[in-house]
Amino acid sequence: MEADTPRIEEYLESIYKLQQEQHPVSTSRLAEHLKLSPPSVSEMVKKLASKELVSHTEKGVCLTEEGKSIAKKVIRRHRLSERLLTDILGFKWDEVHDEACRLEHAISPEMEDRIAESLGNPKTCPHGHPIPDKDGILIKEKVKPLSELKASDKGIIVSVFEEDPKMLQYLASLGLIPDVCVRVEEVAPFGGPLIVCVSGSRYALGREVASMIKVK
Amino acid sequence: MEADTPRIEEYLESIYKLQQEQHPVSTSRLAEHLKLSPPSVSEMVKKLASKELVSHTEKGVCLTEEGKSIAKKVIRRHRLSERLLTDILGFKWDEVHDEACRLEHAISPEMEDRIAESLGNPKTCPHGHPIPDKDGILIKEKVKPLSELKASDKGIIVSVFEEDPKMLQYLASLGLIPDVCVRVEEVAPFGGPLIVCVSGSRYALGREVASMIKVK
DNA sequence: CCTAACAATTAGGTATACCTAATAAAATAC
DNA sequence: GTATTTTATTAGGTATACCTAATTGTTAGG
Ligand SMILES: [Mn+2]
Ligand SMILES: [Mn+2]
Ligand SMILES: [Mn+2]
Ligand SMILES: [Mn+2]
Repeated sequence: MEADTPRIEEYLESIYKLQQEQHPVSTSRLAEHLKLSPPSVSEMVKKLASKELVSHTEKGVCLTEEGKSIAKKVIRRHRLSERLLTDILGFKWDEVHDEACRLEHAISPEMEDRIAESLGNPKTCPHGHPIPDKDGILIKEKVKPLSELKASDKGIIVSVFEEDPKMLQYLASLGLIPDVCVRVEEVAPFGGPLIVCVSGSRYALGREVASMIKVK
Repeated sequence: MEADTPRIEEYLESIYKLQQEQHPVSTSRLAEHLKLSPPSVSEMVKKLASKELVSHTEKGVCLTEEGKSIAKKVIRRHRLSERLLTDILGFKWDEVHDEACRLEHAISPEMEDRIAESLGNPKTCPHGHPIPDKDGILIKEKVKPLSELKASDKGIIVSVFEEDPKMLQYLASLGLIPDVCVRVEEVAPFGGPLIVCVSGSRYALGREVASMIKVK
């Protein structure tokens, strides 16, 4: 149980996130997400495996219990940092990702506690993702992508699975943020756009975009 | 003008602080302060000199204008972080140094601005040291060590030049914090202790301790 | 003036985390 | 079922920032 470096934390965090879309995570996907070359990732994954933080099979990389536990701690710090940035320092939701990605490796368990306390133990980050508690327990709401709704279905936005600032800015400009109610007016066929109604306005959304928005 | 690493920032910050007590800073003092071996520091100083961030003479190391400017930026981020920790997150002044020492390398110029703004552009850190402004201008009050006061002299504590948590806790327990008025009752001869009066109570302070407390 | 102590550097080496180029293995296409 | 593309790994190398041991230089005593 040697000390984890910021880089190890970053890899585990990425693996955790990616395994939500692809279970054993592939080296190439991980490399792409971390913006590193595949050989670099290959090598680091070997190291993570030797530390028993991941298991490495032909299919890809999976977190071990210990790896998952560290990943959740990092994610807790990331999401609490995001909340600090938006709720206390007045950042917009599209400005916080990179900042939080650095802060998450710099804040101590004490600071983590203080942030949580000062914010009244928030349950989610500004993008609607759950903040794991101290014991790594995290409440995942049952959600589906907005893109799966049919015409005249309604849903409440839970979270937005996206970190690109431009996209987040765009979504915010349409009012597509957590806790907002959306109604699907029309679904164009052949993978075409959705026409959605949000707080009185009507917008056309591409399928790709709609699939990032999770509703309940 | 290549990117500065956190380590370079840390060296420049240390050199800046140390040159307040010893003008050209010696390698050994710097090594001691950074808790590194002298050869490591020797080598890094060479690199700093090659980047023209310091000038390296026989007498020791001095910051160049550029080195000083970077150092002040780091110190601004350090002190703003300390204020964030105490004023917003409820830390005590003895708990903030190490935390701020990590945060200072993780916060962006935007976050720096937001912290300053959210706190109403504070002029000093919790220990009373001035926070340089965006342009590196910093208001140094004219102070002298408490240890130089004579019997019956009075002073207002401006700052405490100390980062050891134990010592800071001790000083806070006596009420020896910035903006407090202290009166020297007695100065024991032969480098002996000072008897000081703070908000109605009387304490004996060693010379060493008293010299860390700066008054006006 | 010489020498012990201290300060600084050189020499040689390690760990971490990246890279490109080349190769091997697997999946997909035709 | 072979050819092409994609994926993963090996091989070899770099930069950063640290270390210990040995050496050199400087200062201050005696
Ligand atoms: Mn991250
Ligand atoms: Mn988030
Ligand atoms: Mn620092
Ligand atoms: Mn301070």
